[in-house]
Order: sequence, then structure tokens, then C-alpha cells
Amino acid sequence: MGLHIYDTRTRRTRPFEPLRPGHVGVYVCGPTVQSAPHVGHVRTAVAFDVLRRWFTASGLDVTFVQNVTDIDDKIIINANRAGESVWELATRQTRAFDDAYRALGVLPATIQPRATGHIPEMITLIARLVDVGCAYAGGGSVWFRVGRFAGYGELSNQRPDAMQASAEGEPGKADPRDFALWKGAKPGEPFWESPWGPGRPGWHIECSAMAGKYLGEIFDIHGGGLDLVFPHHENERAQSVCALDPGAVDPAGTDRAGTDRAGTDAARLSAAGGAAEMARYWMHVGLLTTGGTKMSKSLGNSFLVADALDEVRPQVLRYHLLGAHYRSSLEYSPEGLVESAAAHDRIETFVRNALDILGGPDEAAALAAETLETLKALDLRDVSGTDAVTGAGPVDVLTIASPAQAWCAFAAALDDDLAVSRALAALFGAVGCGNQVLSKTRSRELAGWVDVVRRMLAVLGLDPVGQWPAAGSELRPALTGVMEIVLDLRSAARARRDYAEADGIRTRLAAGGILVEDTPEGQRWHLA
RNA sequence: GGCGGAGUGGCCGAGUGGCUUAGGCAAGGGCCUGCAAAGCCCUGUACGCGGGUUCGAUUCCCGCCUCCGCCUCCA
Repeated sequence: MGLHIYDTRTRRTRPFEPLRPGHVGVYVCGPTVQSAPHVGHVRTAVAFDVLRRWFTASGLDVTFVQNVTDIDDKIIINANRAGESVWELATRQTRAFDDAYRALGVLPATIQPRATGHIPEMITLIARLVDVGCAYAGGGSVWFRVGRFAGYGELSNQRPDAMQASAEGEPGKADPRDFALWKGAKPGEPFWESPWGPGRPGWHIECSAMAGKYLGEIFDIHGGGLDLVFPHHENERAQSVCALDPGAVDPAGTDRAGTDRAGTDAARLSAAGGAAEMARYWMHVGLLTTGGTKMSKSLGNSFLVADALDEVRPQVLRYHLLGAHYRSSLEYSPEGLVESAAAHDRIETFVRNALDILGGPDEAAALAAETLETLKALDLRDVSGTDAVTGAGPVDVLTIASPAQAWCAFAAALDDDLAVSRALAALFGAVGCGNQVLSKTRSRELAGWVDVVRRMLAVLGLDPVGQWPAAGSELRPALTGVMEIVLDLRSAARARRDYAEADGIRTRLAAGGILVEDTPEGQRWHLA
């Protein structure tokens, strides 16, 4: 079956075919580091992180670029307001975003370019656009002449002449729809020298320049939040396509601005995918809502990541953000977040209990490796959608009877434009099966189930192993030693039916964050 | 005004022309357990409204209502 991805530009789901076999280049628009990260920012990051992990699990080599926009109007405004330099503000908030991503298990980008580190590349690109005839200087700035690009509006599915022109005119701008490539310096603002005078880059040109530099002029996937489709990505696309392919530039476009030029050669070529196209797939993540409306800084309804992490552990937030399909909007509330903790606990508890019984992650993995069908399913990536053992057709979640089948259902779901919700159903199916054999001393079967579950969790970025408190601590052996003694005492108490003593020990341990459970296999304990 | 998305059982959220009509959370019942925890089993018949097509529609078509996003900075 293979991975299929929904492409915003063509408005359909298509099989994913990398430009270069075995390799994928992904560019995701990162944050403008003007203020602290809120949950919406992080949702996008998590969504693309799952995409990246799934590519990797599918055997592709991923170059993942996520930029940092560290110069922009809002940064300047916010810095002035706070009485600090833009550099100080940008650095602090960049760090805040990095911290949030790390906490949530978002893999660090292969390359994380900063806008201010690529001014020369932007100037070169702007010069190229001027040469090609779709940009002009005016009023100290440089503008992109939208009327010259016949393909303008294709990405966001809008006709230029139907767009509402922005009310306020800006000095030097010929057409209200034109946008700034270079913004002439204003007093007191940071600036760089350029052939058009001192100034700073427009927002859109940053991404065109950085994506082109690190992924090439044409690359596989360009992503971001849904709210970036227009104007940001539309404009990026206009810039990159015109710079790459002068044939896309309509020299007569000036006079015909506002008319429908859908019939031009450039438009036809572009629409057919025959001409230059910046990215082969455009992916956009749905927006987070609160009370039904978009979460955004300017509306004042945003929940900060830092606050969410005061309520729940980072993995729970990540799990919560995976609750809806990435293209759907997702309603966020602190209450909902807390409810997700229960669901996440079910998964985590299974993994912990199973590994306890099996003697640890390594022992469990070794045991699972002996299970042939598990190996077959998990190493043969291309069997997704079919049963790896029998070769039968698509596997229904309802029919999951083996780890291999669970994996197939999981893989088929992710291959279908990252249907994480369905993948989670497969995961919970496997957890349920695993729980059934948990206490039946059928270790080999159990090992197979934990193994798939952990592989699924790894793809989702949720594998709990290694995340548990004190997991890697050097105090762990000491703690284990002490716990052995304490639990022996408790065992003895229980043996002589001194339940007051046994329960007392349990209560006191719980107060210290150590939870003890009695099971048919004896006592189990873990840190809260 | 233009473009797009969505309305599913108490909640979140998949999906489909009929078949065992996801999954999770919450709820109720049962089992297990000294108690607790974890777990297992069972229960819950939903698809905005009105038409139409069909043997049969939540799923297709038409109309309507409501909500949301973009068209300005925004993940």
C-alpha cells in the first residue's frame, strides 16, 4: 500500500513518492520567537514529529528542517515594550521553544536555521526575483509583484481578483496584494545593508531562502499550521517558483493584474505539475481550538505549554495532542488534558507490568525476537495493510489476534495520511491482548505483545521506557536493594495475616512516592 | 463577498451504503483480590434538520440550520 499523504495544493491524497529514492526532505515552518510557546505551536511540531518518525520507521532517511524566525515586527514590538533587545528576546524564546519540544519528545531538527543567519541568501534571492521581473523596489522596500505570477492562488485555492485587498496602502507598493520581500529600515529597528538600502527581510522570503539552501529548490514536503496556507505559503511558493523557473513569470502580468489568467501556459504547466514546484506535497496541521475558537496569542485564549506541563507529564500532553487526526482541529481544555492521562496510563501501565514480569526491556526484547512472526511483521515494512504471516488482505482492527496483525493495522492506519486515531485503536487492541496474557505465565506471547506495543509507541514518540522516574539514576540499585528488604518485611506481615502492618508499609511507601501492588506473581513496585 | 472545514452515543474521537456499526475516557454490573491497585468479562444502538435516490443511508444527491478557519500577524 505505502504511505499516502494529503496535499493541500492539489487538494487530494496521493501516494508519497520521494524525489530521491530512500530520502525525504521536509521543511516545516517553525515559530516566530516573539513570546512563549503555547499548546497550539507544539501540536504542529508533534504532528510533524510523528510523520518524521514514521518515515524513519519506513526505512527512509529524513532531512528535517525547521526554521526559527528571529526577526519580525512582533519581536521588535515586544522587545521594545519589555525594554530589552530583540536579540535577547529572540534568544530567550527560542530556548523556550526548544525546551518545550524536547520535553514533548520532538526530535531535534536535522537543521534549525535562523532567519538572521541567512540574510545574504535572502538578498540573493530577492535580486534574482528583481532580475526575473516579478519584484520591484519602491519606498525603500522591495515588493513581489503578485500579478506577474500566474500560479498565484493555486496553493490556497483562491483567485487573486477575488481576494479582499488590504485596506491600508503602503508607500511604494503598486498593488495592494503585493507583499514585501525587503522592508526598508525604520528608525530604531535592526537593519542589514542591501542593494536597495538598509532594511530587513520580509517574512516569506526567509523560508524560501532557507528551504532552498538546505533542501534544494525543489523538495518533498513543506509543512506548517493550517493558518500559514495563506499568505505565508502562497507567497513562499510564488517566490521560489518564480526564482527557479522564469517561465512561470508572466511579463505582461502588470497590466492584467486582477484578471483571471488561469489559461496561461505558466498556469497550465504549474497546475499540471510539469513546471517548477517548490514542494511536492504541502501538509498543514489543523488548528487547536479552545471553546470552539482558534487558540492564538492575539485572541488571548492561548494555553502555554509550561502551564499544561504543570498539570500533566509531557508524554500525556503529547498523547493528548495525538487524539485527533492532524488535519482536524482539536479542542483543547485543561480538563480534557487531564482525562487523557487516564488513557495514557492504561498504555504505560501495561508496558510497565509486562516488563516487570519479563525481567526488563532487554529480556523482553530477546524473548520477542524469538517470535518469528513478530520479526517478520516488523522488519518487512512493505507488508503494511496485509497480514505479514498469511499475506492476507487488509487487517481489520477488530480481528487483531497476533502482534503481527496489530502492527499491520497500525501501519495501514499511518500509511493512510497518518490516521493516528486508527493507529491508536490498533495500539489499544494490542494492549488489551497483552493484558489478557499478562498473568497467565505465557511469557513468550506477552513478550510479543509488549514488543509491538513499544514499537508503536516509538513511532508515536511515546515509549515510556527510559522516561520513568530514576530510570537511569545511579541510585537505582541502592533503591532496589532497600526495596527488597522492605517488601520482604511486608511479605512476612502478610504471611502472618498482619494486614495492619502490611497496609501501613504500603501507605508509608506511597506517601514517599513508591507504589506497591500485590499480584499473583508477588509484589510489584514503581515510583509515582 | 470569495475559498475551505465541520456537526457522531455523557465526553473525546474514528469510520462506513447493509455485515461483529472503531478506540479511549467516564458510568453501571460481574470476576479476581485479605484490602487496595492493575486487569479481564458484560452493558450502553449515536450519527444537525427536511426532502430525494435505493430493497436498505449516519454514509450518496438536493435544500436548510448551526459552528469554525483563511482572505491582515499567527503553528
